[in-house]
Amino acid sequence: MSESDTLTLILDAAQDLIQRLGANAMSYQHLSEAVDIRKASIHYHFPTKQDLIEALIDRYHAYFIGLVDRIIAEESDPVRMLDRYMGLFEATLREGKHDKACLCGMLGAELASLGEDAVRNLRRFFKESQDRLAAILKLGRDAQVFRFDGDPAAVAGLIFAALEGALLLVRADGGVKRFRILADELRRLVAA
Amino acid sequence: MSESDTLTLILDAAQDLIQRLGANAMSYQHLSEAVDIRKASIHYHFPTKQDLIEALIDRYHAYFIGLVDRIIAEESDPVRMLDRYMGLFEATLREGKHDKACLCGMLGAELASLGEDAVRNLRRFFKESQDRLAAILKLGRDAQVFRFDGDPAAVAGLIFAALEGALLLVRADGGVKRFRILADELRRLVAA
DNA sequence: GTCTATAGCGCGATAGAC
DNA sequence: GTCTATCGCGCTATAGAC
Repeated sequence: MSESDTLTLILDAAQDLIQRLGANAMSYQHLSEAVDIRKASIHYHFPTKQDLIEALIDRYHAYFIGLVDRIIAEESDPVRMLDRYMGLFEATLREGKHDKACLCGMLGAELASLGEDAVRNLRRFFKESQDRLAAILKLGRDAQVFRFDGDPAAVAGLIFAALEGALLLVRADGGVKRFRILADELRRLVAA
Repeated sequence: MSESDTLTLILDAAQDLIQRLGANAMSYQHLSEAVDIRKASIHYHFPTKQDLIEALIDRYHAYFIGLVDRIIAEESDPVRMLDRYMGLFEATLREGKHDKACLCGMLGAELASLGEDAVRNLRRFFKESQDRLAAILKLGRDAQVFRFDGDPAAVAGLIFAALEGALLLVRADGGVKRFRILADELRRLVAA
């Protein structure tokens, strides 16, 4: 944890910039200032910007899905699972000095600027994140701690879109306080 | 309607580009090709890019809120109002050849790149859109065609975030078909 | 109101020394 | 693995002719 090799520092700086500003507003120049290294040196680690973005998506995917899987493994109560799942989004928003959106939510908005490999991996992130959420919802309904009609995947799609949308929108107004109100509504949505 | 003066053509082209690619990927060069005019001529109408973006937000705000107000005025059934409100988002997604996000949702993602005037007007758009939605929800609950607990504004915030998030996400996977599934879940969420 | 021409900068990327 | 130096391009924006 907290590796400080150059490659990791570049990834960290790039992720921070994209989550705040978007991929199209993130440049090698910004990175070189954040990491205190020359622009050309960044190209040694990531020949093209697409390479960098793809590496970022892969790392974020592994990190996020890993956290979700740990939540599912650690908790027995689906209500707690959902709380902690939503907590991951709130933690993203709060981490660092400025409000941050989800890396993949931001890249999803800028989808048309990405290469096809990046888009494919982005889709994978969205699918697996929603599949995990659907599994949690199904567990909870089977255990009768959640109540909702229809397909767990459809409800998961709604909750996921609301969480991603909220991260992008509350940065304009209301911040984390507003996010929490929204999360409360989501809890109510599936409450038994 | 359908004015074809240069200024309107520029606004139309800029809005299309931003809804598909984002503001940071939209350039005067792209606009000049879309409108078939020289780059410099665009600066006559909109001296800076910030001016153009502010004008776009103002126009979109007036257009969208105008449509919502018409829906509220024309319909007597809140269920129909909500259907048509969500229909505005679906229409945005479908209009033109490629899937489009909400102009303001996209700009919300790129918030940090915008000037403070643009941010203020963006906030106004979000607030008024959600206030109208909250009013529809309250009407429906009073008329007992909707059922939900708590503050209509909180539920409106959830629905609005889900709709904006959905527009951004379904472009990666599922498109309008997936949007409709999500809209169905939202209907169910408040159904009496 | 639109044009040509251009300034001035930041961008992604590469070559080659160390 | 990091550096200096540089290329070539696209960007926003301006000056001035028509």
